[in-house]
Amino acid sequence: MNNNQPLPWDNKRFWNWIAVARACHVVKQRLAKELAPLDIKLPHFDILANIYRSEGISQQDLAHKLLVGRSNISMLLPQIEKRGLIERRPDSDDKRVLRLYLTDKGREIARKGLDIEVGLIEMSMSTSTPEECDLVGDVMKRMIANMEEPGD
Amino acid sequence: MNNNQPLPWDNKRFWNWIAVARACHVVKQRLAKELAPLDIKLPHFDILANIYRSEGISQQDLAHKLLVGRSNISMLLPQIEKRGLIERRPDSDDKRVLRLYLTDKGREIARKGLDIEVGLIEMSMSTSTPEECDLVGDVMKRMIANMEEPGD
DNA sequence: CTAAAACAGTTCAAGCATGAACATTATAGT
DNA sequence: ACTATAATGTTCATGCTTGAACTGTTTTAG
Repeated sequence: MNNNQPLPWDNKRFWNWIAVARACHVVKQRLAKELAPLDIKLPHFDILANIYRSEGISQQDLAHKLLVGRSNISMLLPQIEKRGLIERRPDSDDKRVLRLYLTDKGREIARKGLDIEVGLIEMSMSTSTPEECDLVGDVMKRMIANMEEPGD
Repeated sequence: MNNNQPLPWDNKRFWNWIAVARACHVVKQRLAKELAPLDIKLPHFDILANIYRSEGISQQDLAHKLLVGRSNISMLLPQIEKRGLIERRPDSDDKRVLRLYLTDKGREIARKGLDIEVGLIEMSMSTSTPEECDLVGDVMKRMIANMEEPGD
């Protein structure tokens, strides 16, 4: 054990990353609270929002977009379906795949939730210039690219 | 329902934020994988890393730093304690509080895990300049500040 | 044309996270 | 000193997330 290695506490990139993780956490917690009046939880809302943007998406693709496992989607969808917010219709060409559609009720909740989410983001980023925000986005996209597993 | 409101898909800040959330998710998943050889899960490691930096911290303060509930800490600590990675010693002044300390074994795992984490962060941020990374950190800190609840 | 491989979705058991209700100890106000 | 309030940590029920094992369908190879 080498105890003379540089400590993370002296590393600026480390702290900048911690700030990112904390911001992420805080925004999610706050968004969850603000969605409460719509009687929708964050995981359910994330699904609705993605179907709203990509109506007819398959469960597989939805899981990929949300960066979660297929099983996760498979467990959550029946709940949302029972609430009458989405419909699952089998693909006509490929009997394996189910395609996802919003009901009117689901679309309304997705719409209202997205307005809340966008409002929150705009508010939290209001003290940064558009150029700064764009730079943040660029750095994040580069990070994601650098994070691809060698074997992927 | 007004369907003519601006869509989030046209909002640059929205997409920049999505990039932040995705980066966060990806880095966490990758870190979890790289910690596997140390036989430690991410939640346990986060706890060890924080005690490493703040030996003698109370459970309450630890929960606050990690942005989680006290009950969460209360459920995880006994597992880590049983593995012999930490010790809980009652405060001498205040019989309510338990103070947390690493064992040698716990310190070694924390140290190795932190090296892995820092390596990962440096790698992922290697394609951005230090100035860019600092700006990201600044924007995130501003976001966190803007996110404080009015009633907090 | 058939066997093997790949793919979409499901189920299950295990672990993590949360908030509410609780026990114990400290602190304040009278 | 004595009661009320607040703080620290625990327990419990609930819900989310994951990975592995499974079913059924499609594609590929021989």
